[in-house]
Amino acid sequence: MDMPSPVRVRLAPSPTGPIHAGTLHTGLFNWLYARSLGGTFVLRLEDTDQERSRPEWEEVIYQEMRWLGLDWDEGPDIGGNYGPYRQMERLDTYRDSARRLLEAGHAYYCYCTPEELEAERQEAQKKGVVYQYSRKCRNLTAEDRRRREDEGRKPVIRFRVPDGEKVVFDDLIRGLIETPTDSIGDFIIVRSNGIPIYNFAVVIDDVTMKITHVIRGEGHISNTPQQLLIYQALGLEPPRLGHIGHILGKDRAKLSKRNGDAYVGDYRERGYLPEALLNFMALLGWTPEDGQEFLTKEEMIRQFKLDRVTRAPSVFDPDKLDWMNGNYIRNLSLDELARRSLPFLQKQGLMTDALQPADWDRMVKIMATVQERIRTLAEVPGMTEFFFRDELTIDPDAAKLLTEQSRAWLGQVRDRLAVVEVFDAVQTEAACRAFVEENGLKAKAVFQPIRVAVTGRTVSPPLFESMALLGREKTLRRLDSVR
RNA sequence: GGCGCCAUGGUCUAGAGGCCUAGGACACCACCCUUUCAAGGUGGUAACACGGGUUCGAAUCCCGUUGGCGCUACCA
Repeated sequence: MDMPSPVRVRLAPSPTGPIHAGTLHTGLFNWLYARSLGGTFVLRLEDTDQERSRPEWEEVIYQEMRWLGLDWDEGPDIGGNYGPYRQMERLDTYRDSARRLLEAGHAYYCYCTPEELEAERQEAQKKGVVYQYSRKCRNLTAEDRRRREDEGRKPVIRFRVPDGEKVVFDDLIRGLIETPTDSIGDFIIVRSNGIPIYNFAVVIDDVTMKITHVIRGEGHISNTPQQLLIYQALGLEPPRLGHIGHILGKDRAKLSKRNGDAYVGDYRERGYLPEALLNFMALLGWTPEDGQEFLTKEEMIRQFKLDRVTRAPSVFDPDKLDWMNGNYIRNLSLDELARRSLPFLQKQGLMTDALQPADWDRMVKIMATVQERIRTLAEVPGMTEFFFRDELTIDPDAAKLLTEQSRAWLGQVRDRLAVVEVFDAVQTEAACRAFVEENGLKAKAVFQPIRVAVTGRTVSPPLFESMALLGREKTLRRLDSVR
């Protein structure tokens, strides 16, 4: 038996909305890292933004994570030895650490109001100077403080940033990164309402949860010096830090609703398979040693190495996701494809919950006609609609093919189909081809009108398979109805 | 503006000084297959941002420039 790995990583989303593609990306990398090393994957909720955090988003986060198959070992819902796992339930812990910083002189109370701070900023702006907090409250006497308290002011707690130093850390995937402390102002660690600010809470959480490796988006690189300063002031050993590249939209800006789709739930609703989405996401900023493009989760885990993670941000290419999803769909068994398509058909009212075994059999056969033509499950209803509806609405453009001439042909084809012995793809095709040949026509000239009459469209699954599945009665009725 | 990160075709990337006439994949184009659309097959267009170094030799190392992005909040 191997010793359990001491590696502990975490994903710390904010329950302020549906889970974002970027969150999925860092979550996946953390998960892969933990799973590849037999470590622990912790889920923590950063809900200190009381304005935007909503409890209902929590459940959405769990659902999406489960849909993707990213399981966690500790979290708000399942507990663990280092809880609680919601920041708002950890206020006491932050308070203790804040007190220690205050007592050691690494932090101080600041009574400046948001308005006063805004005025400072305006002033700096006007002078064209770089703004940094004025440090006005850095050396307040007990008397000063009491006077402000009497005015009813509620203080924030600020970190006292040392002058003329350098904060250095060795990024797991970028190497040495150093920042002069002079470029950092005295930042707030606890709000006037007593709730900590992200940069402070994250340090306390990572330490108390014994997180060993922090893998997060590159946006956090510039937060790191502040966090390191806090570790230092508290005399704590920081975890190893690694920053992965962001995922960008087509316009090279951060992925959002404007430039592509942002939420995991959107992908599910648009018919992407979780395994395809995961595979695609894994290849954004990482390549396995052997360069393989299609990987199961197990293969990703086996091959995942932090030193093969790239530094540059990457643009999310929806076309490639579509291609990959199409590949995954083609590799599904027909039964599985039917099972996964069902919700999409139900949503369009094409199928009901109450499925008879016979319906299922037919459903599976229908799947066979579309499997290699779709890239997402959301395309299933549109492509198979004609199988399910009694009344067929013919696409206006397609209807143009129903000329007087082609209608005449359809009538004759209809009569031939009426007497076919077995109404299967082979015999219906033979009957139609016989008609074409005997009359010296082009197959396409006759088949397309038939397709329009039977499916309502110029583009459809294979014609004769479709007719066979539709059955003689319905097929003939459709041919009749366009005459 | 300050600080920081990044930089190979349109996109994801391989490449860790000579194996590079820069490889693969998506997309795109052409052809083949074909009753439509796909799928599949074959072929093709297309990149080391720029400028200096270092070196016998640089996509790979160093510096600068340019560009993109991030932080600079009582958001995370």
